[in-house]
Amino acid sequence: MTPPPSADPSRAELAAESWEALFRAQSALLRRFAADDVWDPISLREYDVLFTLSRRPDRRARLRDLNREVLLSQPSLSRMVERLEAAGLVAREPDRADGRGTVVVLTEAGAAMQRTVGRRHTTSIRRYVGPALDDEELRTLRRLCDKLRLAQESIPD
Amino acid sequence: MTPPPSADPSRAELAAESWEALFRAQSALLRRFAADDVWDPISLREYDVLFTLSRRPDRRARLRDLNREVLLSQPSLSRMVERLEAAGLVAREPDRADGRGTVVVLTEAGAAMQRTVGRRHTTSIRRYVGPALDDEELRTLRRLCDKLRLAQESIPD
DNA sequence: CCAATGTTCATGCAAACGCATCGACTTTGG
DNA sequence: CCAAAGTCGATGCGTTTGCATGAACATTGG
Repeated sequence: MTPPPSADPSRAELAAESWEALFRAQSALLRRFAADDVWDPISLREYDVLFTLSRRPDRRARLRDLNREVLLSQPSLSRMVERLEAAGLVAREPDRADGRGTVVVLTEAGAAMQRTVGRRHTTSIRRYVGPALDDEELRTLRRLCDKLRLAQESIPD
Repeated sequence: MTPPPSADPSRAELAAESWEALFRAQSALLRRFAADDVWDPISLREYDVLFTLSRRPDRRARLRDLNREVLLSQPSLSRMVERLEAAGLVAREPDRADGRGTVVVLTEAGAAMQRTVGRRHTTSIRRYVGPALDDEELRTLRRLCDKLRLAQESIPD
């Protein structure tokens, strides 16, 4: 009479539906942001890299560590950093603690770019996310998404 | 003494933090799915197209309507459908009601592919989403994400 | 101590992407 | 009714991406 808890099909469906809702909400918002030209003159992925660096102590990170946070293959990130360096937004230096490593540092111009695009980004978020959910719902959404993401660290490969 | 409600900076921050949490949770999970080779032999975006078609009546949709649901530029979707047709997963036909339109139809092979990949996808979701949140949290997450997405329809450009 | 293994980043290359644009068709307004 | 404007999908083209691989360095185990 009681269904087995770990193989409960309705629970699998529930998880799938929740993921699908998350995925579609994200797509819908990214489309909105793109329509607002939020990212110009850089791309979303480039902004993600600049943003990630801006939150690091000393605004710097190993390429490998950056790659753990950004959804991009290692070669793609390597070339993107190359382009960002050519644009003067980041600098690369060898890692003195590990001869294999490359440290990526946000330049002042890169930090300024992150702030400029970040402000536009925030304006769009206020516009498209703000009216959709009240404060309590926003806090709940943030809490559940953080919980979902952080739980990944304790789930084996 | 009372801050203006529409320009409340803490609310803008809250919305930004919620969006960031959503974005990062999605990235973390997509990375997990990729590591499991969930999508093979098609890509996530291709699966998204097959999945979207599979949920439509008659498993068919105008290219333009597909493009509204998938996060992809119109030319990219056009070429992807071209490739999917070459692979035998979809078929294209002219729209008899509108001479400009192209209707994309999921073939039997395409539906089978969607089911096969969908099952792997569901397995991964159960593995990575299931343990992270309980039933109540899953329902709440789904509700908030749906609300966020659906609210976009009533927010002007 | 050093040979074997693992890790980190860069590069060659083909595939896929977005932007700009075009031709074909539809809709609108006088 | 037709000219003007709008919509839909395809294609040329430069850019970006991922996969496979290589070179340099670090770590491990005997």
